[in-house]
Amino acid sequence: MRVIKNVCKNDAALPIISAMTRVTIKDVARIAGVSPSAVSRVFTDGASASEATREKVLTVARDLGYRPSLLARGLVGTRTNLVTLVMGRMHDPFDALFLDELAEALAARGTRLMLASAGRDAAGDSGLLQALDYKSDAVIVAAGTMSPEHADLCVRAGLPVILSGRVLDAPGVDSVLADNVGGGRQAAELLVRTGCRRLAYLGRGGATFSDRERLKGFAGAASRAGIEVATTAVADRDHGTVFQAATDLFAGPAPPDGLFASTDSMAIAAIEAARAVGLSVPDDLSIVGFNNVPAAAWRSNQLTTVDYPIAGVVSGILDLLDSRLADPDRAREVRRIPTGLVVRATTREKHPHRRGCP
Amino acid sequence: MRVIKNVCKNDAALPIISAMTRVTIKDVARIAGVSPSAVSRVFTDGASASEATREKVLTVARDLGYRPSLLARGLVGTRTNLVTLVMGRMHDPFDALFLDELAEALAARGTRLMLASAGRDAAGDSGLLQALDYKSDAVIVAAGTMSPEHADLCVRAGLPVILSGRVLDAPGVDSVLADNVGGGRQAAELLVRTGCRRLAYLGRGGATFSDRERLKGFAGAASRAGIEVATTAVADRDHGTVFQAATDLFAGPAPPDGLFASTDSMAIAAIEAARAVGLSVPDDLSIVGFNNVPAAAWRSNQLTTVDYPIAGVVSGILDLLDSRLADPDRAREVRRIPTGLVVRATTREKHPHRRGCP
DNA sequence: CTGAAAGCGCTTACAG
DNA sequence: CTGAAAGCGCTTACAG
Repeated sequence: MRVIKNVCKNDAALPIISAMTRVTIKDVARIAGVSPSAVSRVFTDGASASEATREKVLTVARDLGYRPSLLARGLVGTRTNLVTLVMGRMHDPFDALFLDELAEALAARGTRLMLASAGRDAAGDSGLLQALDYKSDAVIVAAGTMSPEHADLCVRAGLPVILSGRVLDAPGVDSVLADNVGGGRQAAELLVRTGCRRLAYLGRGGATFSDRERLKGFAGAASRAGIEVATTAVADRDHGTVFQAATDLFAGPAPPDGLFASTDSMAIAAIEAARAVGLSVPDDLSIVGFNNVPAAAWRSNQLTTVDYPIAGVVSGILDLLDSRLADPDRAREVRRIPTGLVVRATTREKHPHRRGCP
Repeated sequence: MRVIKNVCKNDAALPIISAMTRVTIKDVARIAGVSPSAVSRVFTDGASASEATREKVLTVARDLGYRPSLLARGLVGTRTNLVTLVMGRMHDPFDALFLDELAEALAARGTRLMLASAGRDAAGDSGLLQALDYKSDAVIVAAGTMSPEHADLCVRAGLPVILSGRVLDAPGVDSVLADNVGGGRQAAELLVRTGCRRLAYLGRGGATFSDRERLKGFAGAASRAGIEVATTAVADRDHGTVFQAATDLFAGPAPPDGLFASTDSMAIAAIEAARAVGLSVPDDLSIVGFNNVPAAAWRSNQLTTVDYPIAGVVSGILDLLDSRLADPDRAREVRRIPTGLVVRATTREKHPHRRGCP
C-alpha cells in the first residue's frame, strides 16, 4: 500500500490526499514538527497545548486535510459519540417523523446515528449486538419487544439501553414514551363529552405496547362514564385491511357512535369506511386518531386526534442519554410525555345534547 | 480498568461478561490454548484453520460471549461493511419508503448503515466527512446537491460515491435513479390520450433534480402533442402551501384540464384544492402524481400516478456498490430504472373524445 | 495449519 | 506544556 504513495500526484489545488492514503496523526506531527501526542491534544477538547503548538498543528492539519479517525478514536477512547437505533420497518408515516426528529436532534449535538433493523428477530437483539460491536455509547430501542435477558446483557456490558415507546422493568433500562394511557383517556372523555354512548376501539389487538396502553386509557375512562368499549383488532395495519375491518364494524349489528383508533392511519381508513357505508362523520359517528400526522390535517380528513409529543419524547431521550452516561449506576427512569388533543372535524361540538341548557 | 476485572462476578447463567470488560481475541486465544492469529482466522471467512482449532475456538468464543470488535477490524482491515447514507429531512412519506427498503436490503447482505443528515450544508459534505471518518465502504447520497469538488475529494480518498435520485458528471461517481423523464412523458401521454388539452405542471420550480427531470419529460411530450405546459412552482412542499397554490391556479384565469404534480403529496393537495373550488376530478380536471405512495391508493384519493420503482433503484444501488468495490477504477455508470403508470380514478377513461370511432 | 511480530491510527498516563 | 512508551483489539504477511 505504502509503496504507491504519492505515485499519483495531485493536479488540483485541493488538500494533498494521495490516492488511497489516509493522512494520519503522524503525518501532521512530522510536518508540524511536534509529537503525535501534541497533535492529539490539539484535537482533544480541554487538553493542554500551547497557543503556538495549537496554531502550527491546526494549520498543517488543514493543509493536509487531516481528520482524526473515528475508528481509532473509538477503539482507544472511552466514548464513541455513536448511538445505535433499533427500528422496525417504517410502515407508518409517523415512523419517519420520529426518526427525522431524532436524527436531527442527535446531529445537532454531534452524535452519529447508526441504524439497526429489528427485522427478523422480534427481540431486536442483533441490533444490540451491532451496538456492542461498534462500541456505541448507547442503544435506543424503538421497535420490537426486548427481553429482560437481553437488556441485562447490555447493561452488564456497559451499554446503556434507552427504550422509546415501551417500558421494561429491568435495572438500568430507561424509557421515554408518550403518555398513551392519558391520550386514550383524553379521547374517551372527548367522545363522551360530545354525546357518544357506544364507544369502540380499533387497534392491533394488543400486538404492540402502545396499542395496549391506548386501549387501557380509553377503556378505563369510558368505564368511569359507565360505558363498555367494544374492541376491533386488526392483524395487519395495512390500509385495505383496516378499511375492511372498519366497514364490517360499521355495517355490523352494533355499530358504534364513537370510535378511537390506535393510530391516525387506522383512523383515516375508518373515515373512508364510514363514507363507504354511508355514515356521516361526525353526525352519525365520531372518530379520534392518535399521532397527529400531517395527513390528519388534510382537508378530506380533518381528523380529531391525540397529538404525539415527538419533540418532547426526543428531548427526553437525549436527556436520559446524558444522565445515564454521566452516571451509569443511576436508577432507571421512565418518562411519560403528556399528549394533547387536536380537535378537528371528525368529532362533534361540545355538549350537543345539552343544547338549550344554561 | 483492568483492575476491577472480575470483581463483580456473574450471578446468572449468561455468558461471562464482567462489568465493563470486553472479551477480546486474547481472552479467547488464551482459554482455547491457541494464538490470537488462530482465533482471528477462525472468524475470517476463507482463512485456513484446522477443524480441531476451529471447534475449540468456536466453543470458547460462545462460552465467553466473544464478538470481534468492528472498530478494531475496521481500523486494520480493508473493508468495514459499513455504508453511510446522506439523507435530508424526511418530510415526504416517500422518504420513509425508500429508507426502509434500502435499510432492509443492506441488512440482508450484512452491511451496516450509518445515517448522516444533509442538514444545514446544502452540499451534504459533513456527511461525506463522516463517511470518511468511519472508513465507510461507500457513501450513498440521497439528498442535497453534491459539488464536483466534494465528489472528487471522496473518489481520491478511495470512498465510492453513489448518488441516488440525482446525477453528477464526475469520474467514478455512480448514479441510480427513477427514469423521471420517462415518467413525466408517461404522465403527459396519458393526459393527452384521455383528452386533456390545457396541461399544467405543479412542482418545486426546479428546486430539486427530480423536479427538473419530471417537468422536462412532461413538457417534452406535451410539446410533441402541440401543447405548451403552464408551470406552477411552490417554494415549500408543505400541504397547506401546495393546497393554496393549486387553489389559486384552479380559480385563476387559465385553469388547466390536466395537471401533473411533482409528487403524490402535492397531487393529493391538488385534489383537495379541486374539490374546494368545486371542480370535478376527473371530469373537469385530470390529475397525475408521482411516487405511488400508499396514500395515493386511499379511497378518497384514488390517484393516478407514476410508480417510483423503489425496489429497482435499491437493488441498482447495491449492484453498483458491489461493482465499484470490486473495481474502483471502473467507468462511472448511471442507471435509470423505468417507471410505470398506475391508473386510478383521477384521470379519465381512454379516448373519451373518440367515443364512437371504429 | 500455526504462532511471533509488526502495524492499523489514535489516546492516555508517565516523566520531564 | 511536551514527548516516549504502552496499549486499544484486531489482521496480515512472514516464517516455520
